[in-house]
Amino acid sequence: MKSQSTESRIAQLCIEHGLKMTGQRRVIARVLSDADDHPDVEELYRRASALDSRISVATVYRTVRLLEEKGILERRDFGGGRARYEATEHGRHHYHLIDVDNGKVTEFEDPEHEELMRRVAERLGFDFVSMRLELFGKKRPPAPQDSKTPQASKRKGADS
Amino acid sequence: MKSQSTESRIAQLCIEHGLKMTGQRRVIARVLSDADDHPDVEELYRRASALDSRISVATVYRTVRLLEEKGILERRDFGGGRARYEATEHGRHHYHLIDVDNGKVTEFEDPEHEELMRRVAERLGFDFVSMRLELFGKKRPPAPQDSKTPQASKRKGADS
DNA sequence: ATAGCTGCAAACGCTTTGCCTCGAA
DNA sequence: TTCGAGGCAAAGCGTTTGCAGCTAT
Repeated sequence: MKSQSTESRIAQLCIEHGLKMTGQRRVIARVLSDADDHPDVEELYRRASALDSRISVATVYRTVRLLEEKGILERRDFGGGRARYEATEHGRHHYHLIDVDNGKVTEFEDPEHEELMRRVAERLGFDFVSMRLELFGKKRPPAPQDSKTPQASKRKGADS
Repeated sequence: MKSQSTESRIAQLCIEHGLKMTGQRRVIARVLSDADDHPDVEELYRRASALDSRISVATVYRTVRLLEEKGILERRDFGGGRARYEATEHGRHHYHLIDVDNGKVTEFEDPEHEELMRRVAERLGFDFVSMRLELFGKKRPPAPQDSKTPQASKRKGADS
């Protein structure tokens, strides 16, 4: 039975993975748990510093790296040179559509996709290991009137 | 009528784009024209230097950047920190499957794919601009029998 | 007590750039 | 002649790391 502690979701995972919970780590874990976008290290550092000023970028770098190795975090590369991070969502594979005008990220699912790629790899004589897919687009101005129901499954969109 | 000069294919394009054809540029253009893989700058520099030692890396960097802006070259990112380049093939869109064991790249086409992604973007309220897709796989040992018969339909595979 | 963390600053790997010379057009 | 191009070395940028001092456990 999991004790309903005061730890953030990711802090919990850190504990389960036997990581030492220092003050800095706890703060970074909280920031990550609260994030519903895809922050880069600089942004994580900014948010963490706001909660506790005694944190250095080096620690943020070391932490995201460690959490990625533990499978708690996933590193993304949307171009632009900086790595972006998001909490691992087991099972729920999703992809990203980046707005070329403002960098905002919209997630989307496409269950058939991986299966399709798996078959392509197969055909070429390879065992599928993983894939990377990013869509880049420009937001289309909403159609004239108000016709469509706003059902665009945009879960996360607060990226810079 | 295009004069059948001694210039390499890419050198031709440079001329058509009004670029000054210096010795260095001509050499780099030739290296790029002859390449049937996806070399990074270091590799291009190595190959170019072998043909003409008075070339600096800075020039290679400046040249690939310029050619990319002109649409003559396309930059790829297969992970690993370094940009890879290949000549633009108008019309023939293709994707890449990277062998996680040795980095070798196999190209493949998938005409339906872009259309599929175009529809996804559409559905999310975006106009499709571009996409990035990379497959990572491990070479599957050929069926039983014979130990190793290298017959995979790999057009380009000399990547490191 | 001690393995694991952290801060700081230096180092790193890839890429860009300032400056001044050179050469294609 | 002139403006683009090249060489060299320094700088830039995101990220990693060595070292020495802390701190959860």
